[in-house]
Amino acid sequence: MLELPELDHVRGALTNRFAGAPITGIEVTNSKTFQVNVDEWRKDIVGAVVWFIERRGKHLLFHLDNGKRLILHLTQAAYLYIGSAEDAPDKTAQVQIKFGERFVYAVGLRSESIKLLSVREVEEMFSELGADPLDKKLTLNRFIDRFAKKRSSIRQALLDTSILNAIGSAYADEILFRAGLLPDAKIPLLEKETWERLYEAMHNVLQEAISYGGAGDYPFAADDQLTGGYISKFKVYNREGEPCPTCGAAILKLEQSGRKAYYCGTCQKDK
DNA sequence: AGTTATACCCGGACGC
DNA sequence: TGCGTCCGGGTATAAC
Repeated sequence: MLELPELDHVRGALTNRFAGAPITGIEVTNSKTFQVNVDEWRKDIVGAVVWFIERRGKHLLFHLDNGKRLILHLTQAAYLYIGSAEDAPDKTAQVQIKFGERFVYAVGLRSESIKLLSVREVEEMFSELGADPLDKKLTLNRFIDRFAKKRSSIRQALLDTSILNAIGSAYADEILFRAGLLPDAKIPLLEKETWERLYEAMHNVLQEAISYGGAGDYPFAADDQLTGGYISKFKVYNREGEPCPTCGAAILKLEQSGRKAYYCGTCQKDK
């Protein structure tokens, strides 16, 4: 499971280790599937220095000093691992970025999830995508505006990547619980005060999760003790039948357009 | 025409 | 170990 906090967590680890370091090599397994010409890429990548690593939605962007951006889109069961040739993950890594003796392994990538773009192409790509939930430019009013024309349930909209990026099932459930809002609450019925609660809950939950190292399933390196620290902090996600930490009522599960939503039927209201 | 709902894709996980 | 099956985020397509 990778959502915003997990990606922010690994982004920080990557920046700490590799900011200012030159890339010495890159390998892409099964490059036909990924429709990537690795030999062409090497001209731009090998020898380039990584300034820093940025997260935008569920994408990680390696900023290179030659103006190129190496982009990994991490979804589903994907994860990154920092190790050596001997200390590699068990699973097939579709991408290996080499920094001397240390490699960044990307496991579980889907096709179309590796890109090497210019700055201009990056801006075009992200102009189509939703706002980053923790972007400082996403003020309360702009947050509300993004939902203005929607008539769906609030949970579906939270998962809509054209509205917000990088929130998945787990954090959608946790944010709605924190806000005291039911997953099937209808957007047109929500009032300003509810939006304020939701906006604040989104920031609090995501930032708290980042501070606990996220809820990722795999450590990003052999000495990583932090990753997954937030799994035990989930209050409703994946906890059907367990008591609500606030009121003690059993956590419920709802099927919503084929997606599972976990919530407390007592603490969460429809507006 | 714009939104919402459904179908399908495809790595990984799991069971046999 | 390998195959079939399920899962679920993302995306394309259908329905409204």
